[in-house]
Amino acid sequence: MGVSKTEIFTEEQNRIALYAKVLGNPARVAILQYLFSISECVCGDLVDVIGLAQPTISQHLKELKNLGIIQGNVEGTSVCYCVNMENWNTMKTVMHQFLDLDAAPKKKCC
Amino acid sequence: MGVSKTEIFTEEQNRIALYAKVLGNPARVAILQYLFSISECVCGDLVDVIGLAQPTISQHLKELKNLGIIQGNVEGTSVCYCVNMENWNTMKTVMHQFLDLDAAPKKKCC
DNA sequence: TATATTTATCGTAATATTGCAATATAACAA
DNA sequence: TTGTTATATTGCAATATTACGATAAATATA
Repeated sequence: MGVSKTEIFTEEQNRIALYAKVLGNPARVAILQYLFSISECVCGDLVDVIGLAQPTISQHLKELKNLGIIQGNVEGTSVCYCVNMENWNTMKTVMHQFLDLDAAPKKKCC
Repeated sequence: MGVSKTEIFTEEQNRIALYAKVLGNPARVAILQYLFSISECVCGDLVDVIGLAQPTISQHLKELKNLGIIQGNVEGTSVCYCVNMENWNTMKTVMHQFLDLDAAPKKKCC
């Protein structure tokens, strides 16, 4: 199949999975880290920085944009990207909540 | 292609992406949440709880086991699963560090 | 031993993802 | 307008993922 049965899971479970999925690619991780590392927005040099072909970068940017965690502003012939901190923080909250789950009382068999 | 060019990224970037990828499926999220929610280990009822076929659950458990964040102990005819808290915490640290990235000084264009 | 129960593995179909070449589009510059 | 630059889109090949039926393997019980 290749497609997850989202309808049998809660909205929260699907949301966590969706966030995680988008972060589940090293190119997108690298893009995000780079966006965080610079004080200006990225206009153009992402292709040089990451080392993948331009269409590939463009595709990854699109996915990050679709999720809302980055945004792009047209600046002349180029587009400047940066992290959308509001949506990033929303994601952070959701993921933290999940990762911070703690084991119930005590386990017997492990 | 369908395969990520891991060789052009840092080990950290690949690690983050790998963790996120495994969390990027609602069934695996549901399995983990369930493992956290009960005080005993799961022996057998995961198939009923999640609502996917037994081979599918088994496959997801395998991926979680491969990543090291759960472990299974044979208990008679059944296998009992629980979260490996040590490895879970390692993952948590890595993911937190990434998610807690903060924007450098100030952005101009966003 | 024979049977039942539980989980893992194999094989396969449907779909998704990754990456890139070619091309299109958009905005500026001359 | 024409050319240049930067980014997006399209189309495709290779591979990965998801799900499940069939079956195997392992262990308990009669």
